[in-house]
Amino acid sequence: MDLAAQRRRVPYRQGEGERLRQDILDTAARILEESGREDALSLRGIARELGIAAPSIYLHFNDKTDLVRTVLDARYAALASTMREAGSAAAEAGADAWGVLRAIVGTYRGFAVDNPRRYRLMFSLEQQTSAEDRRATGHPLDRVLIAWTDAVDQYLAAACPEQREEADTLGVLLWTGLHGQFALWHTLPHSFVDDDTILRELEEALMRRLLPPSD
Amino acid sequence: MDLAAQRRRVPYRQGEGERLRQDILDTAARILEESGREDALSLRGIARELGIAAPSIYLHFNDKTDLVRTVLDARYAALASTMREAGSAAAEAGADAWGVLRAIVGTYRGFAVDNPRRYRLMFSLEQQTSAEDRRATGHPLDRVLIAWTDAVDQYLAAACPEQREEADTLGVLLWTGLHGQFALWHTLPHSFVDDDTILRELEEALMRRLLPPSD
DNA sequence: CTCATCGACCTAACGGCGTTAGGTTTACTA
DNA sequence: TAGTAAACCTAACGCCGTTAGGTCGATGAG
Repeated sequence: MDLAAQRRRVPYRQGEGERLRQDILDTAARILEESGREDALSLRGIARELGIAAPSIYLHFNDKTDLVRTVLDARYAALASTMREAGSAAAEAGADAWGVLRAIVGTYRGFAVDNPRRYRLMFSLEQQTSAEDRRATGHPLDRVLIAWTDAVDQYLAAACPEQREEADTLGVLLWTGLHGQFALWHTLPHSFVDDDTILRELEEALMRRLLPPSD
Repeated sequence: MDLAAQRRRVPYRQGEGERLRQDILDTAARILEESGREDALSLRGIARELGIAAPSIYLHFNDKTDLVRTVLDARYAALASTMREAGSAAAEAGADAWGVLRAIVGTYRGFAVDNPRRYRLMFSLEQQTSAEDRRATGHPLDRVLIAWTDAVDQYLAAACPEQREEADTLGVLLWTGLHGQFALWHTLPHSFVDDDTILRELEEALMRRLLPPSD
C-alpha cells in the first residue's frame, strides 16, 4: 500500500481537474466490483486511497448516491455492449439464429454468475429516476432492455418472421425470466456455489418454452 | 409522538424480558415496511422510539443484520401462507385449477406491487446462509419456493397429470419469471407508478407460455 | 509587473451510526 | 439477609456523509 506516497499528493494542474473525477470513478468502481455492496463503499475510503480529502469528492459528484449511480450507469452500457458483441461474434462464427440468441443469453448469464454480488447491486438499486429525467435521457437500464428486445427481434426475423410483432413482449419475458433466475439463484435447490448447472438447465427450459421454434 | 412518555420507560419485569425483543422486532418491521430500505433502519432510532438505550438491543440480537434477517424471515413465511390461503379461498369459491393458480399469482403480484420497496428489500438481501445452516433449517426463502412448486403441482395434478413430474421445474420457472418482472417493473416501458397493467399482461403471457393447457 | 480571479484542492466540525466495555438497579432465591 | 441474576444503563471508540469556510498556486487583465 503506497499510502505514504499518496499522503502528499500533488494536485492536478489547472485545466486537468476532471482527471480526479475519473480517478474517483475508477476507485469507486473497483471497490463496488470487489465488494458488491454499496455500504462497503465510503467516500472517506476513496479519499484515503487517492490521497485526497473526502470533501473534494463533492467537487465532482453531488453526493454518494450520485457517484454510485454514475458507476452503475457505465456498467449497464458495458453489459449491453457485451451482449451485442457476443451476438455478432456468434453470427460471424456461423451460428444460426438460435445459436446467436443462446450466445447472448450465455454472455448475460456469465456476467451474472461471474460476480453475483455485483449483479445484485446493479439490479437491486433504488434507481428512483424522476419521470422528467426518464423522458429526457431514458432509464439507465433502457440500454439493456433494448439489447434484449433487439436480440429476440433478430431471432424472430430469421426463425419465425410471422411472430416478429411479439418481439418486444418476448424480449421482456426472456430478460425478466432470466433475471429472476439469477436473482434467486442461491435460493434454488441444489444450487451450490460455483455450480451454475441449474441455471443452464433453467435457461434452456425457459427459452424453449418462450420462443417459437425455427421454421 | 410520545417521546416524553417513553423517556423514562419502566423496564419489563423479570421473566418478561422477551417482550422487549418483540417490541424491537415490531418497531424494526414497521420501519422497514415504511421505508423499504435497510439503511433507513437504525438501532439508535429503534431505541429512541422504544425509550431504551441502543446497546440494549444487543441483549436480543447479535447485530443489526441479525435483526433485519429475523424480520424478513417472518415476512417470507407470511407471504407463503398468504399464497396458500389465496389458493384455498379460490378453490372453495369454485374456481378451476387454472383459476386457483391465477389467484395465487395475483396474490403474489399484489404483495409485490402493494409495496415495491419492501418487496425489493426482501429479495435483494445478501442472505449469505452458510451451507451448514442451510442443511439444518433450510434457506429462509424455501417456504416461498415450496409454495410455488406446490401451487404448480396442484394445477398439473388437476389439469395435466402426465406432466406432473415437471412441477418443480415449472414452479421455479414461474416464480423466477414473475420475480424478474416485478424486480424490473420500473425499468419496463410504459410502466407508470401505480399502474400494474403491464404486469398483468406479462404474467398472463408467461403463464400461458409456461404451463400446459388443461386437458 | 502587479494584482485580482479562479481552479483545485484543504481543514475543521456537525450530527449520526454500529458496536464494545463495564456499570447499576431491581427482583428472586437460598 | 446475602448473593445471584435479569433487565437494563452510561460512556466511549472509531467510523460515516456532509457542510462551511479557508488556502495557495496558476492565469489573465491592466
